[in-house]
Amino acid sequence: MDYALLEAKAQIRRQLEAFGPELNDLALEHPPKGINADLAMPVFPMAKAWRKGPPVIAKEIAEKLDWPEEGLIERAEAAGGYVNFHFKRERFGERVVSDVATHGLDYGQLDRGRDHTVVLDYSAPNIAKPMSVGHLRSTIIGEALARIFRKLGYATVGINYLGDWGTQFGRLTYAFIQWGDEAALEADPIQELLRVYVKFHDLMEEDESLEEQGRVWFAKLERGEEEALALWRRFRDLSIREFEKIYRRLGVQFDVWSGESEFYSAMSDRVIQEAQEKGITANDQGALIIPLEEYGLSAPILLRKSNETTSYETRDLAAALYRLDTYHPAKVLYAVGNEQSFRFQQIFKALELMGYGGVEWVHVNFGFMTLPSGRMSTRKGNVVLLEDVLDEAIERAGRVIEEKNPDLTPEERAEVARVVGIGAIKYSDLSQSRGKDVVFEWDRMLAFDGESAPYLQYTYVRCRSIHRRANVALQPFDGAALEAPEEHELLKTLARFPEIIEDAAREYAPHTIANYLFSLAQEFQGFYEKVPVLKAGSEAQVSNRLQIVDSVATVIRSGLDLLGIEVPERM
RNA sequence: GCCCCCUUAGCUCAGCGGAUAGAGCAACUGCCUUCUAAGCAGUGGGCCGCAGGUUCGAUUCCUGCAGGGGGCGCCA
Repeated sequence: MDYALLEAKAQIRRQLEAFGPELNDLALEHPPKGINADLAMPVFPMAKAWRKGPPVIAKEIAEKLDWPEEGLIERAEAAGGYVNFHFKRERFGERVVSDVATHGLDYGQLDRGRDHTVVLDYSAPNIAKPMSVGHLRSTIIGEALARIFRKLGYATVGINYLGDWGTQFGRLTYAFIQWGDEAALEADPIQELLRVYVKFHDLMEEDESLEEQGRVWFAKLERGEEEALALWRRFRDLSIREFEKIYRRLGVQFDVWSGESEFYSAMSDRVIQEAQEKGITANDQGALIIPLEEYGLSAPILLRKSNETTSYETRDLAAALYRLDTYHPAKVLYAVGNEQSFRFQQIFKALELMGYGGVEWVHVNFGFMTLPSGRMSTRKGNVVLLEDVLDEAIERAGRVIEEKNPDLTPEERAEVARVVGIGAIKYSDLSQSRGKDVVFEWDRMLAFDGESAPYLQYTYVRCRSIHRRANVALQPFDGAALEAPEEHELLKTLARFPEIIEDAAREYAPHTIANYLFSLAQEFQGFYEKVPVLKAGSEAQVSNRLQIVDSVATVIRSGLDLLGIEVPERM
């Protein structure tokens, strides 16, 4: 699979071989706007070895290079310390259009990951609690990364690792037995579970014995006592049913639903046993730990608490080993917030000490989401529910559609509102780099203008609209009929899509794709204003431009698909 | 005290070793009898937190400092 740009770069590299391997490390860059060139190579690093000034070196290289007639490169020239390359526009354009046309929505697919598996751990909500907007980031970033890695030929395993075990569920079980209401649990399970959990916490502030009750009931769970376990099982099942509704609306899918509860017994015993065999454990105040001070980590991993129950770290280690055994992954990614970075340092170090350092363990971290009023807390009630955000987005989108395009049928409108509303939410999160904290604001998350999903979707819709109105038979793409500079620029941008996907995967950064699509869309909108398609000067131009328009539509659609965002045909 | 993330235009953010630092929003000015104005064109707006260092070259890499956020064993 050699796409136009990869091929062009390979051709340049081949010519550079005339200078021996010395030039291999020089980068081939995309020159900034305003520079008249298609690719550029800075030669400054050669100055010392060659004992010449960069402009002289650039000139020597440019002059010695020789471009085969059948290649994609027209010529090279020196410009200061750069060698600038120019494509044979006709042939390059033909290649790009044919790349996109032959691969369709699979354009950009590469086989970088053949025979490799990536395990992705994302979303991971806690059962018995409503999902808030806070869960959006992990869910959406994880889903996007899974799609990106799949596009590069990796097998992926998306795991929803539920927070379904721990002392808190001892508390919840006890609380429900004390104050729970069956009918309410049936009607709105998460609401009812939250109610008794909040009550437990409120009372716990005055009554310290409750904390002990929580521990006692968790111990019952870990010992497998039926009364506790049956209740817990119901809580879990009911929660999953609620979560599934939201995932369906978000278009998020998992290959595996798992959870901490699967890893507290036999699997945990194995972790403890292996760690002991490796001689990396110690006893401390009745608990079994893995000391990590000598690796610069200020706290140890707690393998077994003094009351004999397991800790979440043990369960995480057990889950990690299970994933190795089951999927044999090259990488295991955890899409989890910054606030847990210390914990992942501990876990990855422990895995290394246990002899499992051969796998790439990656904490795909992201910033904290807060409300303008401060931290979210489900228990304290200052929280924005994910469900409400989805509803609001769709409703707002519906209002805009009614205003902008009243011709749509009610059914169309509802569907477009869904696609646009959900898209806007996802894009607002996926378009910025992961690391930064975000403050949730309705108007920002649900923006429909400027850099937003609706802008990209609208660009797609415009492409499709032209396509629908064209009732001419396409002729083979005719490079000789390329005329407007915008055409060439657009073709170059389209040609970058495959490498953008690789960048996104390498950095675990979906926003790379979002930003690329936005700049492609912007370029297209400029083209749309300036360059007539259906009313172009010649039949060859109409045909060419239609094919460029179709290519833009394909790349936008397939790029948005990588982000888990759908496109409407009209809006 | 130690560790992690962040600091670029009024606001929200791209750019993360290369050629004059870019968008979106907000403000102002234009553009719908040509392919959907959720659009386009234009104007104004920047000690790229501060100080050192590495480099031919630093917004980008390293060190220190300041500010914001998060975390630091029986919660996850």
